[in-house]
Amino acid sequence: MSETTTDAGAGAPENGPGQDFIRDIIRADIASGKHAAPVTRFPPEPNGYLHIGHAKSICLNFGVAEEFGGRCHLRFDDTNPVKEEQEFIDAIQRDVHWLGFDWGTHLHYASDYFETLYEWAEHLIRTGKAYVDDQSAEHMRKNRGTLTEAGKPSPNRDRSVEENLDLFRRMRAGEFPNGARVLRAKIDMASGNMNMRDPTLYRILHAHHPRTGDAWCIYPTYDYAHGQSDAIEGITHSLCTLEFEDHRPLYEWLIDNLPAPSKPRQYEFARLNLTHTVLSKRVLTTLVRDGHVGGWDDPRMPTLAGLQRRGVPPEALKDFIRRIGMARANSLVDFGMFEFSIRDWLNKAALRRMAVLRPLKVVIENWPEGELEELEAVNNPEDPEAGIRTIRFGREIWVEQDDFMEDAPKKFFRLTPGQEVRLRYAYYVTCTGVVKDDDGKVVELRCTYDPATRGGDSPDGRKVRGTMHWLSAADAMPAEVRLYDHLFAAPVPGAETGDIFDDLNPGSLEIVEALVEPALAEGNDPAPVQFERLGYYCRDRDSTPGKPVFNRTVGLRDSWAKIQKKG
RNA sequence: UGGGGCGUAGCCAAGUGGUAAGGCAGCGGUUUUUGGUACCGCCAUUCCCAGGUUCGAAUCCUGGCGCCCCAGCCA
Repeated sequence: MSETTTDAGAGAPENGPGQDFIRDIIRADIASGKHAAPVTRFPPEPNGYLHIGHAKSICLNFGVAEEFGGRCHLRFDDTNPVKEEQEFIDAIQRDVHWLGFDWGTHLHYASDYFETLYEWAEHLIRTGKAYVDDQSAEHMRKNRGTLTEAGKPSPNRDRSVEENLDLFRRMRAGEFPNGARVLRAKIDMASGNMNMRDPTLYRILHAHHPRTGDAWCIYPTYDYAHGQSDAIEGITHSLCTLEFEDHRPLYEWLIDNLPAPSKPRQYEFARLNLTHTVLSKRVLTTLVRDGHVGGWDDPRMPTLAGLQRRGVPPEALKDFIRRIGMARANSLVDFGMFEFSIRDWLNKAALRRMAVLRPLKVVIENWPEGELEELEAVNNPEDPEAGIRTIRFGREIWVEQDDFMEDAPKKFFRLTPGQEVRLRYAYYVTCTGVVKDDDGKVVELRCTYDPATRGGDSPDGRKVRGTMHWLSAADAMPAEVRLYDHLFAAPVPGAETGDIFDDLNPGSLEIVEALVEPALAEGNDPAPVQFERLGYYCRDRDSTPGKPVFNRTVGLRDSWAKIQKKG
């Protein structure tokens, strides 16, 4: 299925002639001969699942490598064993593949470089550029100064090379408890850039690492490990988000003061923010940990695993990323843009099927009892190759409750007493009567059909305004349909209680007992389908034989809702 | 006068001295056996503000204003 290559919206790039500033930089670097081709990397920390925000980085890094004939590495930034797990390492690889990208032989881990990193740290000590600090974390914080005041040098700042080396080796040997000492770079305690005030390079962490096990009890920090890993791998363009901008001087200082085999450059872009969607790993982790959702791949989660289960095609996500562009300005993208990309792709790709969410029985009074007729229905009007299927029509059928109104307004084109409508692919029918229960609730409709309109066309050329979906009662199969609103972590407008869960709208999850075409009750094909006039749905893995479960991926644009609003 | 970054339509976003691309949303229309899709049209005399340079400024200069990031032994 991943061989479907009719990229939605493929062709002209969505934004800009140059597309974006990063591609401009790479183009210039190639033109000047600085690099033959870009080497990039996607460097997640394996402490959670990937979400839509990561998709932006993935598409940028892998996309740019593809476009300019370079390569992109997948590198796990596994420098903090207390937060990292093998489950996340596996999930991240699955999700990047799901998006359609491949790192080939370049699967790397920062932990692969622990030994080199350690040797380079000793090099820094020997050249007088790093020292072991015994101050407590609190003491270090106090001495770091503030945003407007310079920091004070640590009392340990001028230790001898010999003493530093000895202490650092004993740190590695496990002689000290967590937090007892750190290795710091000796840069500038008065720098306006807080990252340059003697940043920590190594900390003591007696923790089990998912890959190196108990081999180490000191671990490099992000700042120390990241740039060096880039240099070791020959990364040319190290692309990250804006909040790391202040780290760039440190990134460069380290590479300049170490025997690094190459000199990568860091460039920053704005991270993705989406309306109605929280992309904070802290919040998402809490949602999972405390059981507010079924797991990282709960269909309400903005994770790639959740989107996948929700039926979002990877191509739609990539199309969305392409459309929003890449810039340095902070932005908040309207969720509607994402929905557009999903619909745009699904409209071309998804097969059409009939389903009725809230069934209302209709009896065709002039149709012979017990007789069924076969009719042809197209599988996808956007794609003739998708072919046709056979459906059956009979005396008793189901229609959508919303498609009937006893006292209908002028612009209501669906079923109402006396108004002729088309049952798609079947016949024109006219409502002749209504059956109600004791409470006055409509429980059944009586209609007559016009035998001359078989297939849905009238020989005399008369038109109907409404075309409805339906299911023959003889064939309809039960199904559970889950109607999700937005993603789970939707901030409540204006709320700010301090408790993240009070400030989050859990989103609506409505479960309805629906009816679907018989073919949908069989098999386990997760490919999204369009329930005619109802939106896009995909089969969930919770389905059991004979009782499919569907998640709503996204609804259709609904102009009837607009008409109603206007009155 | 701490450092760094960013301000182009309701939302994204091109444009880097030659007279404001494109997309989403919205509005109007055509087609339509999905109130879907597709298609057509409309939608910034102006680019945060104020001065200045220039024949010409969103682009250059000066001064303001606004927003974001940084004081983890997280990444």
